[in-house]
Amino acid sequence: MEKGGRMSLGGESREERIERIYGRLKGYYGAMHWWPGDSAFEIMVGAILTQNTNWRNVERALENVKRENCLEPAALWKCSDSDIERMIRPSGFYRVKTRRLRAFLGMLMREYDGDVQRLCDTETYILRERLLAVSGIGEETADSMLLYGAGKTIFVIDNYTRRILKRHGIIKDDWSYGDIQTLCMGTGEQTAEKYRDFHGYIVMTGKEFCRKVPRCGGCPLEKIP
DNA sequence: CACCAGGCAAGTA
DNA sequence: TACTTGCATGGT
Repeated sequence: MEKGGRMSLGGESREERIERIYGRLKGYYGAMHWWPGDSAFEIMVGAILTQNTNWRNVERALENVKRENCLEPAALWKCSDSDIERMIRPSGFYRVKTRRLRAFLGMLMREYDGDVQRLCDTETYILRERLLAVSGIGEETADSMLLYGAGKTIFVIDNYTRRILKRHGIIKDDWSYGDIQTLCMGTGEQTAEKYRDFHGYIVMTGKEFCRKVPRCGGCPLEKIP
């Protein structure tokens, strides 16, 4: 089955089905305030800290960094590795994450002189490439930074997105991150607000229902083909 | 006790 | 290219 094609003759396209999923989730959850944070920088740091990690633990780490007044580029850049490790320890993987934060900060300093606003003003796909060039920032982390931090109109694909779309027969295993992202951004309202909510809905749904017994019981998507 | 959580890079074959 | 493994804390 071609990635751009219709599921069956006369049936809905993949894009149309995803629009209905979005509509259903929006009706179920309403307005979503996903990814809290007082600044773009806080969200970008959080995006690295939350890699394969429970959000509650990320909050503890961010509280520590805030308490020591290091939640801004210049201040965090001046910290020693051992200080950063100590502050972010609750978020787990604290040594690799310190290395990743340092790599991100290095890019921010070199390319933007530590000015987050300038970074956020960069054209979306130029900035995306720069983020992806940082060791420790992959596609999901980069897109989270772009969407929730920089306010760019881009959709974040995560494991829940894959699982849900796969379970609904909309995608298969061999679809790449970019394939799924192109699909999800292919129709309907294309705004950052929508993409922020939609990704939040997907994670909420995944956490709440994907592992439930009986399978998917009570999920707002359970009767969506 | 096992298993999971808002991933990614490096190593192996 | 396609797997596998290391990274680590805190909750259930």
